[in-house]
Amino acid sequence: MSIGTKKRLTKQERRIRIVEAALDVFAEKGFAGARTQEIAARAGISNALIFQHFESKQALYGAALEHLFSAHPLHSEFESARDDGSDGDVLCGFALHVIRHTRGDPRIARLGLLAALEEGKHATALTREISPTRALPKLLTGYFEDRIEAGAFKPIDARVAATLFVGAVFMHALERITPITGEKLDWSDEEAVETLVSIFLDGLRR
Amino acid sequence: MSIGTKKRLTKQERRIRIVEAALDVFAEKGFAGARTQEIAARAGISNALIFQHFESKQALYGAALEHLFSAHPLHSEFESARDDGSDGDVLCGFALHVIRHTRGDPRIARLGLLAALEEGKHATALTREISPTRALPKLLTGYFEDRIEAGAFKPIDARVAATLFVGAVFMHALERITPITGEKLDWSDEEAVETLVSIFLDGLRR
DNA sequence: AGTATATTACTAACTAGTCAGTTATTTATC
DNA sequence: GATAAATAACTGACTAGTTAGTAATATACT
Repeated sequence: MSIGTKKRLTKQERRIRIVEAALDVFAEKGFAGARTQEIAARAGISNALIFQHFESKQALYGAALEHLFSAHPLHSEFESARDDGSDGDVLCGFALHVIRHTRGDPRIARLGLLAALEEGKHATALTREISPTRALPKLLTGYFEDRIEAGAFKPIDARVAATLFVGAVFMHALERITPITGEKLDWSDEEAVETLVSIFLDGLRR
Repeated sequence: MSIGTKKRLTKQERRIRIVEAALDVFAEKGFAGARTQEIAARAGISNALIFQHFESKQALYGAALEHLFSAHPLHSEFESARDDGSDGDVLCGFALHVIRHTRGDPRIARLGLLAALEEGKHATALTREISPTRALPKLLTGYFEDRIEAGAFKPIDARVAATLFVGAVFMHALERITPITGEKLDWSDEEAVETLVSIFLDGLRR
């Protein structure tokens, strides 16, 4: 291939690259703040090409959300961990997994939140459908219900407790990737999880 | 006042009305999504008048944030409640106050989050400085430290515990004003708080 | 009359989306 | 295996519509 030649990708390949560039920009700036020019620049292509692959900026946004959320099976590891190990192990494992997952790809939490907050009736329905944050409390609820039935936990409302636990974990993870309060959080993920689980376990046991 | 006449406000009055309209729009759409035209329309004035009161959209945004956050002394009630009442009363009161505060004016939480998430280097520094979410964990930390020193709570890290408690409460409140996960949350604020405090108290007591 | 408040009319810069045309890659033909 | 024809990826230049911000002008109030 000589000097002036440019690599041409197949439709699929290019589509994915565009979606991935879009993901970065949307996660940083939100839908309204994102510019298709910047997406194009990051994908190393012209602005026009975007619209040969997607009908509109909105459609690209939808594709980006779908791509991000569908590519992240968050629960698999929890499913296996819940069978063996103490309550403490299970809860710690769960919390740490969520935190690491969030830190591993901050775009998930950022885009999820931004999509929910930006009231432009965009893909909110989609987000709600796919968002991994939706599945999380459900998983824990099942576990809590089992432990309550087994007599290990006191009979509180499992759904409520699970949602609160996830809420605390999620806020911690969020603060790590995007400072909300501006406080430095000068403790580690492990310390936070240990404290939370210690409180919840002693608080849940009968 | 005859039919064709229009009310003229003083500089201060008009300024406040503009800021308040801006607050609504910014809280709904974020900085990038907000249009000065819409702000003007909601304030019942022309677009141009905005720029006789504020140098730029950015300046208006700053003024709106400042106005919102400075007008909300979140802690006053907690300060008094912490002296009398059981631990349960104090924590329940604190949590319910935060939730009601958030539900009472959803713009606070929405703007705070949006400002933090929109990475356009806007008033993030300002937000961090003023944001009431910053003060919340501090208040609780002091309380926890006292109770630990008094021997009532086991010796966990008070800052971590307080931040986690606030995180759980905040996520609950946030879900109430703007559905993040899309789940219906078919339990009341009181049920949630009761469950959380029950867990935390039994988990914290030695 | 004089001044501060407000509006109408305007502009420069930007932005999503279009289109005509260019270049790389594949496919058919010899 | 070389060449031409067909297809598909890609781009530069453009447009119609916005958008923040300005300048000139009008109108209410004292």
